[in-house]
Amino acid sequence: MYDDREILLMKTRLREAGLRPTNQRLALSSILYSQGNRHITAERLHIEAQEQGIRVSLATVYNTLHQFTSADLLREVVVDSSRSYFDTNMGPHHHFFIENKGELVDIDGDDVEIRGLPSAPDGHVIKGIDVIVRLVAPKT
Amino acid sequence: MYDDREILLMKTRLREAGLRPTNQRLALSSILYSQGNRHITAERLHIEAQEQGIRVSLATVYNTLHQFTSADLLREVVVDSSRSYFDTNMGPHHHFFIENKGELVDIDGDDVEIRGLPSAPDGHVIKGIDVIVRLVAPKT
DNA sequence: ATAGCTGCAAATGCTTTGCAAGGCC
DNA sequence: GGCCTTGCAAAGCATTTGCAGCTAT
Repeated sequence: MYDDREILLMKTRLREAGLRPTNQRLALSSILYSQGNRHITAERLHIEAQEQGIRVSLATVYNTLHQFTSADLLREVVVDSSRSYFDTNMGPHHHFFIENKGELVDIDGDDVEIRGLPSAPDGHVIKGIDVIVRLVAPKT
Repeated sequence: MYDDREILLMKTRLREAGLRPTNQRLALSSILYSQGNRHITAERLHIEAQEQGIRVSLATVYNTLHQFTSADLLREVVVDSSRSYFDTNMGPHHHFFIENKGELVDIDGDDVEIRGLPSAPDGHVIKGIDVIVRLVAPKT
């Protein structure tokens, strides 16, 4: 949970992004940003909010995730065709995706070097490079 | 369109995969494999089939795409959370994804080298490594 | 006051499924 | 003949949207 100082910080970040610091947005940011980097789906964020006694609708969770993504407070990671993951780590990095758990793990971007990529076709702008290492966890 | 020799070849490949070489499957393979490597969605494959006067239901297109994927005749590429792309190129390679066109372009895997990836967590098996270079095409 | 938010429920879009009829070996 | 396939329509699921009521400034 956020302490008072963090609430103020987040209020400022939201205002700077042109978003009103509503209770729902502050509560969701608390879940997102007060436990280190996270990879979370809309459904899971909704559940965690409920567990903390926060009343938010799933529609608002989706709205918030997209608004945060537009505001560069969050990024969307496409690894699974059936659900969207949102990542609070905005630095350059890549991912392990553990397919049988639906779990993402960060790979620090500073460690990784990609060589030999052809340049983008004429006029095209590179928006980003995603490296996804797909894993299967042991049966236990 | 397939010629007779190619039809026989595909019949064999299907049988080897434990799939009966039905008209629908042969027609869809013709669209998939007789024009070089392709990246295609279920919807587009369905449309192209109709255009060639082949009667196939969308459900059968989906079934076929998944059966071909299980049989290693096709691979699924996850780049867009709202639709699935299927890739006929089974060799090692990566992709440009042109976001404003929904279009995939192959990057030969032999040219690309990735250094510095940490090893997978204990016991985890690497199923594959995907590199996706996200592009935006010029407005023109 | 008023522009922006929220929640609800309905709608959407892609994908999957159940099942009866048809096709392949 | 018997099992595999197909097509249709219905169902499923994650996500989006419309809109009336509420809230921050």
